[in-house]
Amino acid sequence: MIQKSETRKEEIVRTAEALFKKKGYSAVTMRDIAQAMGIKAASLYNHIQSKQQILSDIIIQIGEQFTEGMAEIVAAENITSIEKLERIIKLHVQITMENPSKMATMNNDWMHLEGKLDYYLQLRRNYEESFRQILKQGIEKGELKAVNPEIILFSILSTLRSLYLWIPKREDIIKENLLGKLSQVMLTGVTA
Amino acid sequence: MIQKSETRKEEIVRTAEALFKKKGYSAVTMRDIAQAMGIKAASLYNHIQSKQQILSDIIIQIGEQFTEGMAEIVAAENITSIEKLERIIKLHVQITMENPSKMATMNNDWMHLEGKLDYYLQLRRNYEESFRQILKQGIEKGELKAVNPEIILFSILSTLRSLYLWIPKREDIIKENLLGKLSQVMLTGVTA
DNA sequence: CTACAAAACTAACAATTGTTAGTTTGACTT
DNA sequence: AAGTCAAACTAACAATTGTTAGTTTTGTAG
Repeated sequence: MIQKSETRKEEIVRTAEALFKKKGYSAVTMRDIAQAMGIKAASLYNHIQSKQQILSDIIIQIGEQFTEGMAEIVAAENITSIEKLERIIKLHVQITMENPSKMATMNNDWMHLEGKLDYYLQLRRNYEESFRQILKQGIEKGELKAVNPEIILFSILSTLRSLYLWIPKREDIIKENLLGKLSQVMLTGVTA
Repeated sequence: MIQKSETRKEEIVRTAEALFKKKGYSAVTMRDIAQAMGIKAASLYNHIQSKQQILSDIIIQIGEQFTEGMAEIVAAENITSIEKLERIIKLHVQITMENPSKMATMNNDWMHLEGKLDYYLQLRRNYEESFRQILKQGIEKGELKAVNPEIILFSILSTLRSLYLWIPKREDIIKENLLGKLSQVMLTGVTA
């Protein structure tokens, strides 16, 4: 298997996103990032254009990954709404397991985007709208409870968006089917 | 009804927390806060000791409110675990409706606490541990599904901690029983 | 009208910020 | 041995940061 090794720029982004996760974009300085790599701040600029570009790279990459994933789910045929919800949950778990720090950065620091803020917001609105449509169809078909879809949307999405906080700490839980149990709790509740 | 009018310091905190909610503690400057009040940054120091004190006031006040609320729930007798969960949900909805910006600040900027970080973390650990105990009792008594309590805890708490994002935008939903519907979705799920 | 306290102001500080310019290092290739 | 090129370095900048000191304004009670 050929493995393209990490470029220096990717290394910087990876270092930066770990710091962003801990303290947030605004509280992390270029000197912090440089120090974590064992070099001086000015050296970073041989590889990246600006601090803002690091943020933008992180958020847009993940945002587009969600957009693609949701498009596939929407396009899936012969599938119940419940199964679509399960696939949404799976999408979040997968992306979060592979990029916990990027997820933290997207969730917490999107408002510091400068050039690409509007684009990001559009991706997010579209994603949420697709989610809403799936819920509405589920209610129409009688597969979901007839509760205000906004409440369901809020409730599920809040949990999924917080996954980055828990996944890195709970390797144990993950290995034994986080996905199945999480789906069970979110879809069928907790009462016996 | 006698109404103690807001002190200047409280006005500053209220202005600051709204800005913290939008951009986060680190991205808000003392000049931002001052400008929002129509005065100069130096004037703030007639009323407060430091930027850090503003943050600390906000977070500790809310943190202690949760601690007190949870203590009452734990102490309640002749109550099922389900009813305890409902009271936890009610506690979050109430505090969040009354202090959406403070909730945002506590959730997003606690890591920037300097003097009182350890105290805050202790409050939070105790709160989560009480929550966990309630879940375990519920499972033992057969009132809750026998799912790993960590997953239930994570799932419910994620939703409750995100309430600050939605409550200010959804006056409509709130008036017609947010509490009941949210409890329904979180406790009994969404499948029909 | 005067006195006093609250709350604003101006001016400045030392530290830190993101970033640029120009230079040096060090590992390969020829 | 000489040349090349990525990637590090030093030094500096202009702007912004939280905060302080000292002074003036404002409103109210005697």
